[in-house]
Order: sequence, then C-alpha cells, then structure tokens
Amino acid sequence: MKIGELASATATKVETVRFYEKIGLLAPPARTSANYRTYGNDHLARLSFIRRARDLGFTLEAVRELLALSDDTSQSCAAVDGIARLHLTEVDRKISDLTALRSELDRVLGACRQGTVGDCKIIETLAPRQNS
Amino acid sequence: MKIGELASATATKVETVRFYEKIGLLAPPARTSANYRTYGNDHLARLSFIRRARDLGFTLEAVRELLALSDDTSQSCAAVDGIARLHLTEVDRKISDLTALRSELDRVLGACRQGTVGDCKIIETLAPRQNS
DNA sequence: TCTACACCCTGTAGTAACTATAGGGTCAAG
DNA sequence: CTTGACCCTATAGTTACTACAGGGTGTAGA
Repeated sequence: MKIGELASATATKVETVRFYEKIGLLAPPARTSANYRTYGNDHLARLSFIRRARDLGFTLEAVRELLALSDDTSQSCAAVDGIARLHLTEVDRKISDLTALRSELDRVLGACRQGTVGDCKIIETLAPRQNS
Repeated sequence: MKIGELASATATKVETVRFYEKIGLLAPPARTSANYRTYGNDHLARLSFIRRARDLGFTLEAVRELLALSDDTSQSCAAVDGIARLHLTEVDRKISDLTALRSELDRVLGACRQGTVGDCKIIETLAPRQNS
C-alpha cells in the first residue's frame, strides 16, 4: 500500500509516517519505479503498535524500547513491565501537579470581583507587593 | 543587581532571564561599562510576575497578555478573568485526558503476569492480531 | 491529447519554552 | 598574577511532530 493508505489506516499523518522512518522507528519500505514508498502488513502492524503506544502516552524513546523488546518474544516480560510502570508513575506525577495547579487557579479565579485591573485579585496574586 | 542575583531572587536560570529578554518579555536593562546587565526593582517585579504566571501554567503568550493588561490599571478585569478561565478549562481537559490514560495504563499493567514477552499482555495490548 | 487534480517526493524551517555549549571577557581575592 | 566565579554573544539541541516550498506521478474527464 502507498503511504497515504498506511497513514489513514493508522490515523497518522503522512508526514508523521515519513518522520518515523527518518528517526529509525519504522523501517524504510520498498519503492516503486516512481520512487513511491510501498508498505506491507508488517509495516502496518509496526505503525499500529507505535500509535497505540503513543496514545498511551509513551515517549518515542520508550516506544523504541518496547519495539525492541517485542521483537524478542522469549525474553522476560519484566523490562516491558518496568517501562510501563515508570510511565504510570510519571503520569501520576503529572496528574497531581495539574490538580494542585488547578485548585490554585480556581482559588485565584474565585477572588475576581470583575472590577478594574487596578484592584484585580488575579493580577494581585501574580504580582504581590509591586504597586507604587 | 546583576543577572545572577536577579535569577536567584526569582528561582530562574540566568539563561532563561536572557531568553525572556530576547523574546521581548523582559525589558533590556542598563549595562555597566563592562557590558554587564544591571537590573532594578521594576525588573525584579516583572520577572516575579512572569515566574508566578508560568508556575500557574500560563503559556508565555498568555503571560505576555497578562503583563500588558496589568500595565493598564484602569481597564476592566474581564480580560484577565477570561484568560485565566480559559486556562482553567485547558487544565481541566489535560487532567481528564491524563486520568483516562492513567486508568487504561493501569488496566494494561494489571494484566501482566511476569512471563516472557511472547505472552506479555502489555505487548499484546499494543499490537493486537499481529502474531503470525 | 490535454489538462486538472490528488497524490507522492525531498529538504528545510517552524512550534514551546527553555537548556546547553562554545568561545570568549571581567572582577575580586589570595 | 593567577585562579575562580561570574558575565557576554551566538548557536544548536530538546520533543514530537507540522508546515511549507518546489518539484514529480498517475489517472480521469473534456
């Protein structure tokens, strides 16, 4: 199949497919006489894997490791589990950071009395002890 | 004060201070005869504002708008409120995205039986119907 | 046959918000 | 007078793409 078909089959943009090839995540496919890329089912499977992992928030570097691990089916699952667990920790950290930020933001917004900027609580919060 | 003092007073890196100046967020300060930047209290207040806003997750573009608004104390607070409210919506969206992702990741991880990669549930989840 | 038009190619630059490095100059203390 | 901490500029690197610019290809309709 051509790059456009592969792209739409995996909900990926054509440019992204080429990008994955450039950074060595997707193997360079065969070319037609007109220099068009032609992909097979192995490429489709590989790209699906990549997209799914990306959807789960894994970085490209993690995806690279997961791909390498998935190729060696006899290896222990522990490394895969480790990568996923590390990622989960990271996601948890982000959630708690954002949640803290959210409540702070909410507190700031709650103080707004819709007056002028001069006595705006939001601005005041951002720049304490700045006036005059 | 010199750039290093300003930086440590605001928990910012020296390079970041210079970066803010380059993108026009922080006004270029006076220079000594040796071409060292010398900052005053106005710069300190401005940079504090920027850092506080950044800590609350505002983008540099939003910070730029907030700074412009904060300079005109007679204006209505509504624009400020709008920017903050928009940001809060954005943060909420991120939190719910991450929370959904987190539970999916948790589900995947829960299925891991610590065997070999061949029957690893994590890999299976990522690449369904791929095996020969 | 000509000509649109959708699709493909390469290569480069842009995005956000810094961070890091190279290759230099300045200043105070010992 | 030299060591070390600090300062300067300019450029490239980071993540994960996305968006051109400037071209070639393949096919369907007039």
